[in-house]
Amino acid sequence: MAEEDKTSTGGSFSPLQTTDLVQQIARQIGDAIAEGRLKPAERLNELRLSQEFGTSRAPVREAARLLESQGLVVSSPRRGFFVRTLSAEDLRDIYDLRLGLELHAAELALEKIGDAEISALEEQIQRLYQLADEGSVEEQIFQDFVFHRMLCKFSGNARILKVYDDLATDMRAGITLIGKLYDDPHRIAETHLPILDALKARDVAKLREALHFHIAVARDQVVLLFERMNDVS
Amino acid sequence: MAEEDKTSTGGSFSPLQTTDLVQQIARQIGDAIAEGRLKPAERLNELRLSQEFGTSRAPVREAARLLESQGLVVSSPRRGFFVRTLSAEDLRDIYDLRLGLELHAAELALEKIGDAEISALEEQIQRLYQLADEGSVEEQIFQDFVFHRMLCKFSGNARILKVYDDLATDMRAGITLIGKLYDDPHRIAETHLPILDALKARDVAKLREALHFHIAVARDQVVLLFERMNDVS
DNA sequence: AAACTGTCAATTGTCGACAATAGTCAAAAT
DNA sequence: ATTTTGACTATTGTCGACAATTGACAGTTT
Repeated sequence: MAEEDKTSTGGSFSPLQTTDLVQQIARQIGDAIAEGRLKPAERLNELRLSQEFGTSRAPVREAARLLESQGLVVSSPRRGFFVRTLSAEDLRDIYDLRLGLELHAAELALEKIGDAEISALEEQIQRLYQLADEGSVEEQIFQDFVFHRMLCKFSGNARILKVYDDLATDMRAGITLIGKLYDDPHRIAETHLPILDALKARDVAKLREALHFHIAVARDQVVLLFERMNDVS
Repeated sequence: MAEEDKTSTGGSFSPLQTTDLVQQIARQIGDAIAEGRLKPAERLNELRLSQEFGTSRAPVREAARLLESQGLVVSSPRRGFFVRTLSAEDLRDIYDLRLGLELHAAELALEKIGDAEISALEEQIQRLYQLADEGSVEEQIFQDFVFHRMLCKFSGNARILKVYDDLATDMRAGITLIGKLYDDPHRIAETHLPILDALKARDVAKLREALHFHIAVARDQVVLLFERMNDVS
């Protein structure tokens, strides 16, 4: 997507990164939300944040606006910015959208991927197994996201990838909220195999079925755990 | 989606709307982009805009940030904000995403809509016919968007609706760019009927097929016209 | 005691200012 | 003639300041 006008004339130097304060701040706040360091409904105190970042309030506010239309924070006039709250319904919506998105992405990908891409996916599944062996649950969750992101990327549709990335942040936040309660890591790795098989076989129906199962299970589990968590508290 | 904490205590007064400068500015700029009043790659001159709005630059910049993560404008450090350019590829991506989104939305909707919703859709198609008779092409395009938005809304998934709205802005911008070259208005109205029929019959396969056809045709037409336009200029 | 009212500190929304940078245009050099 | 250099201007990125508003708390009334 839009590789922009690199003013580079083909020389051997790489452009030094422009600091871009706002983007940096937005990423940090976004990560903090995804990782649960900023909790739902928590208010973003502009002054405090700006002091932590060592800047003035202006870039912090702009970063907050960025996150706002991404849905990560909501603004209430004269009251400020708040970390958006996640309800079980929200999570269901998020996973349902992801389901539709990935079904479509995979279908598109099926038509254009070659051996290289399939190998990459296979490697990624290997990684999931490896992490299951090592017991690195956190890292496995992250690499799971990477797998599905690859699928979206292989659709060749930049817009789909962008929506996936937005969703991923929310899913991460949801999982973080729930805590590390999760399925058996080996089973998680395994459930990716049917997807790969269907891709290899170029079988659309099987692919849809495998993905549908995979994501619906994740959805139901996350929603269930989330509801249970809320009932307790 | 988070109806927020209305401080209203159930009295008979409705809360007066807080001006919310930033949102207002963002909407105006967004509309200007969708309507082609701000052309692709055009620079957003902050000073000029702030003067037009009668404000300072701060709220304009925040509005631009809002639009940025929505993808409507891009920011280049130290160079400012620019209206994003649309390539034929971008448009194809947009319509392909819309296709996947709406297929899924419709499938979800199928499970939960009742007679009231179906009637509403039927009415909307009536409106399309009426506008075709009147020759109101512009308005028909808009009401076409409304029809598909209803479909997304009936999915009951707020997140899907949000993505659709984002896409709609881009599609509008694309159509505006192309100009009013378009299909026969009556045919456009007609192609909505199979969708309605499938919904009435609660037939998922037919529904998918009808939608797929409908949207794919729109996609191919828009992309074709867009490419043709670019070749000429 | 409960509800209401007035006061006050904390925080936001917005502004104008200023340094740093990018683009422009003409003059100089090759 | 094309390219390079060097000022100059327009514009951005960021800051600190200030008025307006909110939420909290205490005092007052019923």
